[in-house]
Parts: sequence; structure tokens; C-alpha cells
Amino acid sequence: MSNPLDQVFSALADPTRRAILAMLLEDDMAVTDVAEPFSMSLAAVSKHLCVLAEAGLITQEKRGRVKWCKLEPDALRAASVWMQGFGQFEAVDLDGLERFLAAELDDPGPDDPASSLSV
Amino acid sequence: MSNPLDQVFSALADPTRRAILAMLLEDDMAVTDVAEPFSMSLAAVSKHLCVLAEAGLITQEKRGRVKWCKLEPDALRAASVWMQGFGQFEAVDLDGLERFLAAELDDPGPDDPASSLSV
DNA sequence: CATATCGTCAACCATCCGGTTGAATATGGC
DNA sequence: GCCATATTCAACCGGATGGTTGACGATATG
Repeated sequence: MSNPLDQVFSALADPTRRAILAMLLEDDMAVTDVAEPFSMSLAAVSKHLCVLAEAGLITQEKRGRVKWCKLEPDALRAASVWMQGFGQFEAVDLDGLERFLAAELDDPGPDDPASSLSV
Repeated sequence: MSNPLDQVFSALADPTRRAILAMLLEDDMAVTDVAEPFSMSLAAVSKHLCVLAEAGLITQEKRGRVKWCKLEPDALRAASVWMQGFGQFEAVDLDGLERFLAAELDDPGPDDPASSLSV
């Protein structure tokens, strides 16, 4: 599973991990605090955080005995660009989508996602 | 794995399936033709197509003995919207994003408490 | 009818995944 | 030094996943 797209999509495939990402939108959080709302063990949440970190979706920084988790929204870019190749969904927030797409254009866009099967 | 976002993201997590979607961008294809470029068995590809169909990413229609596979880009919409939120609202309007997520995709997560975050 | 093609089904296998528990490794506070 | 807190590690477990093979039903075609 070296492909970064593999990692990002499969990280996003778990609802617990998506919930964690949504929580981190508000603020950086310590591992224990991330785990608090969930009914699973701390170790399980810690593993989820590792998966997110390896996908690049978060970073973790240890200060003292506390490890702080920080969202890294840029990691979603490649995946988002890939998906954009599949049709022009009218987004809910058109202005937001326009800004979003404009930002994406600075990237080496996948000119024709179908031409190369290099997924 | 009832959550549609679960299904879409985990369907996209496999490079073979992403390659299949990319192929279907060009044209509708029969199962055998989809399988041709891959070095795995036809049965394996057939299973991948089932996964894609259950995620809603493709539809399959049988005409004669041939089953035609058709891309359904709209299925990516919810996932795209979800991801778009992380790029777009980053540090801008977090409350707005929360309301946005709650309204757009209210699907209970695996867990009671975090479900308010509407993964 | 006989035969080839299309696609799925069923059983099987190895590996991965998400979870648990209990011990271990920091670090901080008294 | 001693104890509590924060986090990971290691071993384990059940179930999902991605692949194989061989048999099978259904449909074209000669």
C-alpha cells in the first residue's frame, strides 16, 4: 500500500477516522482527548491516529508527555483532484468550489486521468 | 459498512478499482473487456466490479450475454463534498463547516457520542 | 444440436483490519 | 523517590478483503 492515494482513501473509509478528522477541524487535540468521545479503547484510537498520520492527514507533535494531533487538510488535495476528474459535480457551495478548484490548478493536474492507468 | 461514505471511500482505496473507474471514463465496457488489461483472473475483476456497483460508483446492465458497466460519477458527490469541506473552510468558518457537515451528511457514525460530528 | 463465450458462484487461502487486553515507557507533580 | 498521567507496544482474536481455481448457467453461433 505504498500509493498515497491508497493510503488516503483507505484512511477515509473508516467512520471513526472521519469523525476524528472532523473533531480536529476545531482544534489540535491530545490523543486522550481525541479518544474521549469514543466508546473504544485508547489503544484503538491511538492506532487510528497512526493510520491518519501515515496517510499524511494529520501530524503529531509530542510536547512533554502529551502528543498533539493536528489536521493536515492539504493531504486531501491529491485525492480531491483525482475525484474531480470524474465529472463536474455541482457543489453545494459554488463559490467555495471555485476557490477550491482555482487552488488546485496550481498543482500538476492529472491532465487525463483515464489516459494513464497510473493509479 | 452501511454508511455510503464508507463504501465509496473503501471502494476507491483499491488501485485496481480506481483504474477500472478511469477506464470507464472513456466508455461503457463489458466485464471481459474491463478485465483484459489486468493480470488477475476474470473472477477477481468481476468481484471488483461488484464492489464498485454496491458503492454506487458504476451500474451494470446485462444485454444478451454481455454485461455492460457504466460509470456513475454522481456517486462521488457526497464524498467530494465531504472532502471539499476540509480544504475550503480550513481555519475560516469552522462553525459553518460543522453545520454544513451536519446538514449535508447526517449519518450516524459507529459511535453514539461522536455521531453529532456527522461523519 | 453442439460448442464456444460471458460472467458468476462456491470453496478455499493468505493477509489485512479493527478491536481487545495487559505490560511497558515516558513524563510531570508532590 | 514515588505515584499518577499520557501514550504506545505486543500478543491475540474474529471477521473482512483480495486473490485463486473449477464448476456452472445462460446466451450466441455454426
